[in-house]
Amino acid sequence: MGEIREPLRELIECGLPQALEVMGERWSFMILRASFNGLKHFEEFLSELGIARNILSNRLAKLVEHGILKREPCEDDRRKIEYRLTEKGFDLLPAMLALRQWGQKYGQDSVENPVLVDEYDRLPVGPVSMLAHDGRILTHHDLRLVRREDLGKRADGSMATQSEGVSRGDVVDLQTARRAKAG
Amino acid sequence: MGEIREPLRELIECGLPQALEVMGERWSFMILRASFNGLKHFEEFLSELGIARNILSNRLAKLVEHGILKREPCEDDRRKIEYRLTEKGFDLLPAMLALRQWGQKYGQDSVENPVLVDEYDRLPVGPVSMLAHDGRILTHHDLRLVRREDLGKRADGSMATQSEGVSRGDVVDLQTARRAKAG
DNA sequence: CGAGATAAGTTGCAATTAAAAACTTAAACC
DNA sequence: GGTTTAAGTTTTTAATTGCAACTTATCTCG
Repeated sequence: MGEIREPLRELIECGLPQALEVMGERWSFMILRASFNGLKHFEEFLSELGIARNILSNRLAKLVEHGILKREPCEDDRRKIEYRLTEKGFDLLPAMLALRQWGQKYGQDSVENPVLVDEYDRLPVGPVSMLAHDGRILTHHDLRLVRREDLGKRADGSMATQSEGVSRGDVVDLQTARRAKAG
Repeated sequence: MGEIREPLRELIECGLPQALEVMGERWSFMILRASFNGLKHFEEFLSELGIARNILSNRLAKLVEHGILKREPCEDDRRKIEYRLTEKGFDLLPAMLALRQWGQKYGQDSVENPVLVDEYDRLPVGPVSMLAHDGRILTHHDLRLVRREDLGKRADGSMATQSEGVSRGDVVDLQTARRAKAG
């Protein structure tokens, strides 16, 4: 990872500061998890999380403002408000799960129950992974930063392309095949 | 995701609070990114991140304490200290990258340069993904919480096993095959 | 209908945490 | 030997968090 580095000053260049603007605040991820667990109402979050009232109010407002949760009054009881995850909110799941798996890996081991599974076969999900364009799982050893104009240029001078070799399409096929087989 | 939910009170059950203990603090992820970008010294972090001296000092100490960075005096200049990522630190990369890709997806679009690529073919990495035990990419629609004793029990009563169907091993084979082909 | 409970907030005030700036210590450089 | 650099600490000030009490609208029950 030596030679090239990102312009760390120009925050605009990187999605991380943008993400942290909302999710970097205390409680944001905990609220997200609660939301994913099906909690919908203010008083539910309050009692389940043990967060302060005003902070919860503030955080929910901010999450709604950023389009992670949507806030809508309940039809059957107009005192109640429903906070529900949006697609944008669900898109934070890989980040949350990765963080969580990391905490699980290095924290004191406790048998998790309930377990997060793939609905299809109800077997535990694997680790959240970094993938190459063709679906290979990458480790940090495989990563590198290159200038945009050097994309695809290999050390040996040969040129890689998206279409070459195993493509993401194959992975999708794999999925379809898998479903067909057991379905 | 309706019926079953995690015991949100018992924080011990979930890796998330554990992870957030360190990474939930402001600047932690930014320092991690800087570290991943090859920054090693106090004054480098200081000038690149625009963080306050005392906070940086405190955060670095905490990251070291949690085994995410290791702190070692420089041989050639004994004023200098090197802060470098440990394996545990590198293991946070999926979480950081997921967060970052999310920020990128929903923030104002800017062409990132340099680009994070797979060293092997120098093509941009794909999105960080949640995977099933067999390597299928999962969306939030595929996820479900089940009681530990119900693992593998499908709705139709049939029983899924780890060995059945496409296994993670196949994915590894895919990777090896891929390398062999173009190498 | 009216009293009391419930839901989702707000407000004010104390405690904790972050930020900015100046100070410290030790090693390097010239 | 004086100056600069690196990595901190300390002190002071500003912002954030958390707690407890208060508010407003709605619902439930007799």
